[in-house]
Amino acid sequence: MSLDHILLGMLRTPASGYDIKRDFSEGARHFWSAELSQIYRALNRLEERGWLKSRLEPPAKGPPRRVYQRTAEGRAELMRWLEGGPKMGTERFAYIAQLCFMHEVDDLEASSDFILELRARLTAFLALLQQAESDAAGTDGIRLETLHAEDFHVYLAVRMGVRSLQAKVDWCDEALEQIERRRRPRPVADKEARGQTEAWRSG
Amino acid sequence: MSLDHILLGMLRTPASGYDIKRDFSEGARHFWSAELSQIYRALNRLEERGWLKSRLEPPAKGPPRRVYQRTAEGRAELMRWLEGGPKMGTERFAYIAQLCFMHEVDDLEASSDFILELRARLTAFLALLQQAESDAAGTDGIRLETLHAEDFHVYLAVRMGVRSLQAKVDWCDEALEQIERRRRPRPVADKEARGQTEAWRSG
DNA sequence: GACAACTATATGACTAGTGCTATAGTTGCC
DNA sequence: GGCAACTATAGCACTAGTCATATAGTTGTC
Repeated sequence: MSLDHILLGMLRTPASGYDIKRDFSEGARHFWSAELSQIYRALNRLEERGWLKSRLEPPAKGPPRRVYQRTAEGRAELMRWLEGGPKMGTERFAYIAQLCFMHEVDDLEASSDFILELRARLTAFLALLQQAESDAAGTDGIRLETLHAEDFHVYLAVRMGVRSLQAKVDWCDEALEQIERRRRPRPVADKEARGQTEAWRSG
Repeated sequence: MSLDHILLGMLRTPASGYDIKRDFSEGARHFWSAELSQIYRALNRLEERGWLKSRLEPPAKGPPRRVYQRTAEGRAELMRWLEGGPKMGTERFAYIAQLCFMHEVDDLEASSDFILELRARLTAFLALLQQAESDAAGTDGIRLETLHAEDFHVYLAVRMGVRSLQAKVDWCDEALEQIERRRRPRPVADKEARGQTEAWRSG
């Protein structure tokens, strides 16, 4: 299961379930997410299997925390996962399905409103990711060669998100333009226009 | 649920569960998929709710087919779904997570092999989608204005897939290049190189 | 006529993930 | 002191989706 292996990847250094949820809500948001209820169950399961170990941390502030960290066997399992090649499960995009059925509304304004709304949400997310991108690479002229291996790979991952989202925003602009072209009262056809021009010149 | 509404969208014209599965394996593959077991159960559920009606079709060839078609209430429900704005559930990309943890392999060749494999699979899928794109728009100079509303919206959806996939392939190339740059023995630093050049000129 | 491949529907067991709720300690504010 | 907001863990019911399997008619082929 992917979540299990992602937890193994994250728990090279100790963290609590709550910490992990925070990661999914922030840094890892563009490629994965999970609810607390799912995270805690996964942590228990992985500890039972011997892939994680945990200890209660003395709560300097707040309620007691159980922090988890992966074991040698956990690391070995992570390596097996990484060696298995890219895991490309079926991706589901409900909004593309919605777009396909928009023709039934029989009013192109519905489609363009839909795409405008989509664009707004994509753009908002893109802004967050671009911030993460500059955080990862340094704002002033990228010096990727100087990054540590871990930061470099995180940069690559964020960069993938940025490019993919940017492509979708660009698509929105293209689609809006094409919809406008369909909506506009058709400009005079080529042949007629040429004919008129000739008439005016000769008149 | 998205699958339910996608079925309502598809079943403007009658189709069997088997037909729908074929759609998910072909045309709709880039934004949704479902197994037969899930499809048949959804069809039963939707008929119970009154959003679909079905009839047994005389089997001209092969075993008896039950074909489904949406009712007026089904169409109304579809419209409600479309009016609710873009449904953007959490997207999960396990391979991006894998990439983040690749730094632990401590050998950049693992990362570049991983990305090469990813690129190959993305490219294969992109080729299929590009075929669908030309099928939808006509191979010879696109005349989107002349398409029927339905074909136009399908074209837009396919086009989104193409652009998004193309962006990911481009990212692969960029990432491979950046990995190469880290792997290469560092070229002489800027300042030294300039110094050498000046020395050569003045010599 | 045996057998494989395809079309077609359906069920049961399972995995993955969400939403809601309960519990409880801590911090800060009015 | 009360109350809201935050940190932290956990269980329950539910939805969504997969995998394996059963059943059965049709087509083509050796």
